[in-house]
Amino acid sequence: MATRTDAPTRREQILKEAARLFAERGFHGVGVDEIGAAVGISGPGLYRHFAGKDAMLAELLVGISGQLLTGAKQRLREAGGVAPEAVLDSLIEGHIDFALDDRPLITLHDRELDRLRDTDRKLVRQLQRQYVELWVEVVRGLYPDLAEPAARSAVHSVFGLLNSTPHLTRPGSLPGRTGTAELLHRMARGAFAAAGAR
Amino acid sequence: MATRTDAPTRREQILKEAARLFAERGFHGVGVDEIGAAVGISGPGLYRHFAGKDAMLAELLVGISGQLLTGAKQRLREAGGVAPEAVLDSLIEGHIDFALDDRPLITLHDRELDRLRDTDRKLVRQLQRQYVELWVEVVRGLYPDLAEPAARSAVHSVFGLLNSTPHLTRPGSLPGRTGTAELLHRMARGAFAAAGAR
DNA sequence: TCACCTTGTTAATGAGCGTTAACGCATTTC
DNA sequence: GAAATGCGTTAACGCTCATTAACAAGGTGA
Repeated sequence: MATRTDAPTRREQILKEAARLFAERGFHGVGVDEIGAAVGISGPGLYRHFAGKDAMLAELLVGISGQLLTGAKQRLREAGGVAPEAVLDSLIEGHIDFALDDRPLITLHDRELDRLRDTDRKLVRQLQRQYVELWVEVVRGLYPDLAEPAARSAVHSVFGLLNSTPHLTRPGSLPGRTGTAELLHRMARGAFAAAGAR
Repeated sequence: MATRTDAPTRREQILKEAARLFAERGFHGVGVDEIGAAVGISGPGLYRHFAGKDAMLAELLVGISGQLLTGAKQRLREAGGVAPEAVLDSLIEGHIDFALDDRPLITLHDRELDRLRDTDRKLVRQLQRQYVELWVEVVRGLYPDLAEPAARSAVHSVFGLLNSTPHLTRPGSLPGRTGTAELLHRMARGAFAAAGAR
């Protein structure tokens, strides 16, 4: 994992702030002037970096889905001959890291998909589907008694569980980041185990 | 539970369609003309029944939170001296019924809260908080080793799991309603058990 | 029969907002 | 040093959309 040390480019600043604002108030709920103000320039200045408001949302959503899928594939590759349980643990860990580190993106992920142009929406859906299928295969390997539709439902439900982090955020009332991550991890495993039990 | 047999009033029709549309395209994404068209009258006609678009959303969200809380209290009352596990099962069952039967409302529940006027939002949040606290107490009674912040996080996460039903909807690819309900129930119990394990 | 309330309608208003136009000014490039 | 390019600015346009105004018609009760 190469850690970036150079300053974020203007495009990146914009995307980050747009993600935050979209997550807070919804795509239609925030105006371009606000996004501009959040990075210190004013409304129409954004059009030097993006074709329009839609384009920002599209880039965000495609980026999220792609990152999730790429990360998961990477983890599967690294876990060559490892025990199936360790593979599932790795997937869960990756998803939790993402949910905790990029909360706004996780929120957007399943909330604003319908605001995309047809072509972008199809792309995002395809990436999401691949990500789900990847989990389904691992889960079914671990719990062979689980029929495929049930496994898919279980995976979606665990995503719901892991993506709940935005709700339990607030100020630091929790056991801290690592504690939260560990709790979520245990619960996800418990949920899968219960789903896969005869 | 008294089952209604009389025709729905106009107000109820409007609320139902508004809920569906808001859930599909977001509060800002649907216009009053659309809502009106969905019940056979046209845009401004809605103002004979509601003070404005905001009022519809407010009534929906307050209604949801109130129903959830009332139903949960009812279930706790009915389960007087029953085993704690049965109480939790009852809460889970109630939540699942709601999530499966009123999918659009569940979606709105945690998605459009910020679009409310201050006073309404505070009311909804208070109802939600009471509902959560009610679960937290039951869960802690069953898993005494679970600290309160962790229990609250666990409850929120299980809500995320149970509220994932909109995602796994699609056409009938699933094991059917009762199968889905049973799967969700098992997973919720498994998640709590894993959270409460030493 | 006559007021009146309910529940609609269409037309007008006015605000908000995404986008484009026209322009300015560093900085880079030849 | 001049031209081009990158990155801003403010002003104007045009469209959408919630809300209000003005009006109509059916039913109900005195």
